[in-house]
Amino acid sequence: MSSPGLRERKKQKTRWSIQEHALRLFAEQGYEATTIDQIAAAAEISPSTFFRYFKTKEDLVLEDQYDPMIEAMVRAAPAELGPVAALRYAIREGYAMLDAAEHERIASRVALSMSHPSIRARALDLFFVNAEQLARAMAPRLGRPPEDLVVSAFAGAVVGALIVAMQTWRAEEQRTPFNLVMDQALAVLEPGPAKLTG
Amino acid sequence: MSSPGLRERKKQKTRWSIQEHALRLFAEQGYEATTIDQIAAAAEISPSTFFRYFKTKEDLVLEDQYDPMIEAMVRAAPAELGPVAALRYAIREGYAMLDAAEHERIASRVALSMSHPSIRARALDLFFVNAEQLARAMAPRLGRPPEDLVVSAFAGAVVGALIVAMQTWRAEEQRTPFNLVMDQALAVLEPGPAKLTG
Amino acid sequence: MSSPGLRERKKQKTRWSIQEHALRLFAEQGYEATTIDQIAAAAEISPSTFFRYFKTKEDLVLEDQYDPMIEAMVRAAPAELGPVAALRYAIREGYAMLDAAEHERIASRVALSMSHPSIRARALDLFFVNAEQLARAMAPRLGRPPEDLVVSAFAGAVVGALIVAMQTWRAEEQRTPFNLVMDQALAVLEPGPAKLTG
Amino acid sequence: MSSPGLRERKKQKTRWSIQEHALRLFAEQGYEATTIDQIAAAAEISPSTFFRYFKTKEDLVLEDQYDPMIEAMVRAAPAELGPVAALRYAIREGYAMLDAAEHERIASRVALSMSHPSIRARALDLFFVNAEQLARAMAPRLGRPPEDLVVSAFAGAVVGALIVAMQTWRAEEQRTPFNLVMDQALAVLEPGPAKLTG
DNA sequence: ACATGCGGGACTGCCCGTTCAT
DNA sequence: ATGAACGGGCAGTCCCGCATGT
Repeated sequence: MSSPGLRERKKQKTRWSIQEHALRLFAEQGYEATTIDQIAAAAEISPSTFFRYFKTKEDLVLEDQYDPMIEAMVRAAPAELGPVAALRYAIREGYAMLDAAEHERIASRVALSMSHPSIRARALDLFFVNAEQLARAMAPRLGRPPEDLVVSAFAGAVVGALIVAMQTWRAEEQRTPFNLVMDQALAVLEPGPAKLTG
Repeated sequence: MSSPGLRERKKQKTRWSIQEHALRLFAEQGYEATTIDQIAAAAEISPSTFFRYFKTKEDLVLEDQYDPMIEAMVRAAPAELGPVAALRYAIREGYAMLDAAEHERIASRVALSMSHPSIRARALDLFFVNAEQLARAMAPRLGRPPEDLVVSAFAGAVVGALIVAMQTWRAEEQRTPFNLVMDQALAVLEPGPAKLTG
Repeated sequence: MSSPGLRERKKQKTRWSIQEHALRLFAEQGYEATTIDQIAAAAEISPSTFFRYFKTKEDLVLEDQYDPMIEAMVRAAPAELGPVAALRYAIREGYAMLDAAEHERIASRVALSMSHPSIRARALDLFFVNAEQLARAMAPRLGRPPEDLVVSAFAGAVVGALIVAMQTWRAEEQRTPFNLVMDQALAVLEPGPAKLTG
Repeated sequence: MSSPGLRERKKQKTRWSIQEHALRLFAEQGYEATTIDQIAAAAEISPSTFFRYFKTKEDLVLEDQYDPMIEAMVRAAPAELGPVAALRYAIREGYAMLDAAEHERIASRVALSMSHPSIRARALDLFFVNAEQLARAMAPRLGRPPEDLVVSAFAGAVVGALIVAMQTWRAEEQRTPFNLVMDQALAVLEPGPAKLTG
């Protein structure tokens, strides 16, 4: 039950430092224009060390620690809520728990990840990997196993709607608050999946 | 209105040749293991000429001529059908118009595009670009403008469901016919979007 | 006086384990495609520990404990035999002392070490290092000091003939027994070196 | 039969320039200590362009244009000469055709290629690739097909003797002229291969 | 106009020296 | 004090855009 150990903490610090410098440089010069060598120089590590911490340049943007949190909150949502309502609840509550600085951070992360084709592509891929977890979290509320196509396809639909919401939000230059757009997009799916007999 | 001209036809032939050789090599050695130099050598062009025909290696797999067709058929579907039903109709009819060889070709293309992370990522990105067209095609049946979040988010949801369907189909090693899985996934969204007052 | 000690034995075991896993992985995925990290993972050691046991990846294949044995047997061969005959005798006798499993092991080792350019190169280098020992072992039968160019060049010639034999054997997909090919190649040099007056 | 074209000539010049700078840097700082980046900088090309001209760093040292020459001269040697005598003749004549500067160049090339383990290893490998051509050139004088083990093993023996000669020559710090040592080593093999009945 | 060559940047893998933990 | 982890450096490969020559 000891603390993570000195080594582990130092690693986390380095990781964090790389990411901070990278995001700053991306903001300053653009994503493409920033090379890994520059990031490494800024973070005072060797370029090859960079790849110990992030497998690709894109990963700098795509690390997301919130997904498991959301999943947990969906499960913890009031039992009488349907799958979509539960997810909306989870996002609302989760978002409220973070401070303004963190909201800012998320917003810029999302904006960046939607802006550049190569990052966007990987981001979408990641979302659909997470769709599986979402399916597992929603399955009980649909009374079906998570592998059932009704559940997984519906989870995919939810993810699809959210992606469009993020793209819309970005295209509108983030006029509306991020969480609101997400919520509205989810509202569209409130009718839930068809009650199939399969 | 004259025929496309000799030069244009030669270009199409080269393009086709590149793609054929590439897909064969992908099948033989895997996607990653196949280099553009190998493809170029097989197609008897110089490596740099490759990029005149395909901007990236991934595009070799992702060319899809069917999307505009689907869109047209959604518009042409019987007026009494809802948005999802119209799309299912379009896919069913479109699929029936193609011969078995072409079905085969599509299936292997889809399987390949889902199999490798880097292609998959770009494929997903493409799907969401197409989501916009789908939104336009479905908008009339929802009685709302295509930019309305209800329409675009729902189109995104449809695309999301289809993506999961394709992944499932691939994960199951294509036991079920491709079109059937797609149809089942769409059935899940038959309830349509919520009638929001926004 | 005492047995090698527990620590030493454990080291040998680890060494052996690494090599076994490595050769298996080489056979499964090819030499190039196998990374040291994979080998380390399979042998359940850390990648850096690998280098405590083998200085380079190539050494995994090139460890050969038989060379000193051969040298000793050349010296021990009947005095009336010429240098080449003595070596053939040594190889014949040495080979006969090993069981079939060991023959198998040697054969696959040799095949692997000839197959890949980078290993082959190092293997050849090693052979010529051993040529010096061979020269020392053959010198008495030539009535000249081992540093004499007649002796050393002839030893080099012997090694060269053996190398070609190994490559031929491998190219023929090991149809003929390994030791036979070696013996035939040596037979070619039975006339021995010219009796120079230098 | 037009002239090689500007492009081609420029390529040759670049290739030559890279090699010159590299050999100079090797002489100044040693082989290991010289990085490809330094060579590229000296030759005023980008590091990646380096690899268009030389696949590996070792190739900088190992390019040898003389081997085909030797082979031709072996074939052209007087018919009454045996295989070894013909080769000695070819080397003697070939060497005489080059000027002192070129002798110097060859000598330093050989010295360098024997000095460093990784280059030496690759050099030896190259020699045995060339052994096949030597076998073809010597075959007529042995009255046997080039694939015959007698021929190929003897060619290997010749190569082996030459390798030892080069190493000896280098170890003695090049006291004796290069071509003389080679000739002496070959003299050792004048008896030729055994007349086997196989 | 069109192919080719070159630059450059991402990324991988090998290997070594040093630092840290047990 | 032994052994693992870590950082760094370098060779090498591949993709791809831009300049250059044919």
